[in-house]
Amino acid sequence: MSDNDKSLVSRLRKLIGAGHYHPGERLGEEAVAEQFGVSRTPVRLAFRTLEQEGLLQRAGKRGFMVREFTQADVHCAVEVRGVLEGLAARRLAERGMPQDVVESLDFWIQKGRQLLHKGYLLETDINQWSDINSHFHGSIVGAADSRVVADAISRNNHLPFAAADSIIIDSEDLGREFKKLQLAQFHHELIFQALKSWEGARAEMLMREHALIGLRYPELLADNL
Amino acid sequence: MSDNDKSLVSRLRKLIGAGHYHPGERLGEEAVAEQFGVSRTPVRLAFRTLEQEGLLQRAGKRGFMVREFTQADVHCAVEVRGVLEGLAARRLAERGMPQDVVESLDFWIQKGRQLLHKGYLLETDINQWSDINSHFHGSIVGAADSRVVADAISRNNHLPFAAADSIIIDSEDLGREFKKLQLAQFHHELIFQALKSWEGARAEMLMREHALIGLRYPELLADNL
DNA sequence: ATTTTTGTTATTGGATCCAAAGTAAAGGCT
DNA sequence: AGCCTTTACTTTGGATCCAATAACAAAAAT
Repeated sequence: MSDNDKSLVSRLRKLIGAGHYHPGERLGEEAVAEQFGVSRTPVRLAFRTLEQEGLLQRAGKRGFMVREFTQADVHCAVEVRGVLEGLAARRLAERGMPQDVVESLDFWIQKGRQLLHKGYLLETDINQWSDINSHFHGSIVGAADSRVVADAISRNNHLPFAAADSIIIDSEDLGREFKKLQLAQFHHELIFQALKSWEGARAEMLMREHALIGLRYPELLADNL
Repeated sequence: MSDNDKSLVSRLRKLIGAGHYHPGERLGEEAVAEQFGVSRTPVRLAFRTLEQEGLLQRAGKRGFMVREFTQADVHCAVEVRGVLEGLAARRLAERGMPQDVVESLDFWIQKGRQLLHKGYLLETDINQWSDINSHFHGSIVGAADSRVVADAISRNNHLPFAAADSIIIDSEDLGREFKKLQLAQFHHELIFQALKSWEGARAEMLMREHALIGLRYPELLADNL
């Protein structure tokens, strides 16, 4: 139960994301198979999946290597998420929100308010926020009613640091993190408002801006807010 | 050489896209293996890839089934391409086009002009346009200088009818098709103009609108242009 | 007659084996 | 000594085999 019940792909995903393998490092099937105590077959299958997800890339004719991710790549992945979730939000606004979606979004916004109400942040709050956040985003994407869009987003989320709930947590400066989450919460409420009012373009733009919160805001938040 | 040199994935992709397998139909590894005259191993590998591409989906615990594509799915795939290529165009405009990209785009625009100059369309022109079109789009995406964005686009292009060069060709009405390509050519020139002038937002919007050309325009073009 | 249980079959997942292709290394030739 | 060739080894791709499991069918019991 310790680790073997998780699928090979997700285990490898985690290791690659955590930088356990050096970028550019060549991954041999045999080596990985031995490392995980399985045969080559499941490893070969997993490699194909990871390749499609963009975490591995072919190293000539000689198997796969770990894909290297620059800061620019992370930035792009976040921006891709922005335009895709923006598309989802616009679709939802234009077609109107079903009542249950309204209630669901409202619920997670209330949750967010409660979490931030006390005016500061504890380390234990991080996971809760992550949960709230991914439910909020998930509700919107799910309600956009398009598997194609949802799939595109979820594929993009496999890239390290691209997922909406992978907010960089700087435990050293919980004060700044609090400001960041406060702003994110505010974004959520604005987006909710736009969605309710059928304001497709506004919802889309807010969503796109919201995605950047983990990237460009740190410096600004330090002093301005 | 006839068919065996192409990879299994692309052959299956083509068959699925062509509707050779019924949507929802369960694909057995054994059956496909026999059909292509190979063993189960390469089929299993291919299925994982096709699953990531969104052409297959898991059928419970029992292998894979052919993903069903509704008209709405096609629409969404085109719209996803729109926002992604729009992002690419904006990036390119904001960072400025290198000289060789300017020349390349200019070249393919000239090619397009030449093709449409004679004022009507022949069946043999379709492939040429497809070539010109994919070079134009490819140049922009390539010049956007982001593997993450490029990968997201190319993954989306694996979906049937989502790729930029998969314009629906209605050989019955080459007159209307001519109008469509004429408009597409005009779009290309506008986009080029916007890119040259560093107009990021405009380039993005034009690109998004351009993507829809295969979807919503047929009816309008019949009478208005 | 319907439902549950049990046995059979079909199908996937994992391991191993063999062949093909590529890489590295060693040796020979100029 | 340097370069080319040949050889040995590493590594992937494909085929086959075995085990685990899920679907299917048949039979028995309520």
